[in-house]
Amino acid sequence: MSKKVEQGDATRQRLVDTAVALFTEHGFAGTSTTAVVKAAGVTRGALYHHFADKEALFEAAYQQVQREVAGRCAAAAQAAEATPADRLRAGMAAYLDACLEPHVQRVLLREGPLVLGWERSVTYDDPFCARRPMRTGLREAERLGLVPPGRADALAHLLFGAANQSGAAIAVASDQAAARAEIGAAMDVLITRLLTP
Amino acid sequence: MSKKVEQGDATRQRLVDTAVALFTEHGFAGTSTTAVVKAAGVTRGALYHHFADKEALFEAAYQQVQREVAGRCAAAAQAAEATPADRLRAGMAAYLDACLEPHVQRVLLREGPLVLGWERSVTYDDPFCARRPMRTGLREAERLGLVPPGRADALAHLLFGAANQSGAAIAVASDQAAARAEIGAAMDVLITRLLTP
DNA sequence: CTATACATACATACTGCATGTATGTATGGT
DNA sequence: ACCATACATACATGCAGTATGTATGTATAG
Repeated sequence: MSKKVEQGDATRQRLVDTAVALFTEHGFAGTSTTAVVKAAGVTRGALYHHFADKEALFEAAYQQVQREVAGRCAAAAQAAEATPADRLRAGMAAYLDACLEPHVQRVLLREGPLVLGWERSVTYDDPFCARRPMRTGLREAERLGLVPPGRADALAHLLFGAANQSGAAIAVASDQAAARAEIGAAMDVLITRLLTP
Repeated sequence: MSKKVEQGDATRQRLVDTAVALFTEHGFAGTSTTAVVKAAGVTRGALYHHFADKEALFEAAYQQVQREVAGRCAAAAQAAEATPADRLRAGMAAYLDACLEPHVQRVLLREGPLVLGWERSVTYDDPFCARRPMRTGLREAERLGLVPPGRADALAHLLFGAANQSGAAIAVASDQAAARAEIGAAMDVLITRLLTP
């Protein structure tokens, strides 16, 4: 790794980190590229050297947040008890906790689907898709006969949607901790009843 | 009603209708005010006479779509059988059907929360809030002991989130009718199990 | 009943800002 | 020495919002 690409990578990373922060605070439309480069201590030339356009910069920020969340969810699910319902609840809890953080709320949940296209919020193709563990858990439950056959993937969509709405509800609550507890309890009820035929 | 305000109302309505169409096709950011007034056959002066800014125009378009959807959901729920589960399923079915329509997908589900603020997607304060029937149904179920006490409102959030994700999933599917059927069946499973203690 | 005073509904022109692009420059690698 | 990479600078374009102008309808006083 030469000194030059090292510097380039560092600049790129600084831009991405700055972008996450500014997009979190002011959103995509409310953040000018000038503001980003000023905060990052470079010029617009540097930005447009590393990224094709403003959207590409956002995508890099989005993926960084997504990787972070997906990792935490997968780890939580893997560390949980042996039953699918347990793993599902654990992964979901990790996801809800992530939804408490402003940068996850804004970049991943709010702006992401709109800026990058709605398709991103319903496909599982992304290598670091944050909700893959949910589908995995439901497919497992399907094999064990806990849910009607052939419904696992559609149910995963529903559970994931419920999780996202939870994030929004928690985010706007005056007492976020209380909201987190209430939504979490409701989510546990939902999962438990869903996986108990 | 004088001739003048009549004319004004007509112009305003033309702008709103045109806005719904253009926002549906190109989104909020992708639709310039110039494009709207050109399509509506007026000038930018007319637009800024009737609306404070571009966002106010969007809000008018948003509310028009919301009124339409909420009316259909409430009607479907009211026309359904007597049990809460039946009413919930009926209202949800009407909502999913509405989610098949492009203008509902784009204006209400996609752009709305971002342009008008995320809070709009989690509060029930809107007079024509499309998901009020869901909360009503769950509260009824709670009174009948079908769900654990004190969980109705949180569960309503979850169900509504599931519904929205359903809309997205249906929208991007290659075969929307098949997706609608699959998601609808999964939703029925979810509601049935949730309301069966 | 008509003339005047005013409000409403629109059109036009202008300003400032943001994006993207094109071009210039400096520096590390070979 | 030469070249590619990594940036900086200057510029063109387009859009949102505002300020100002104009015409037409409406109310009211004499």
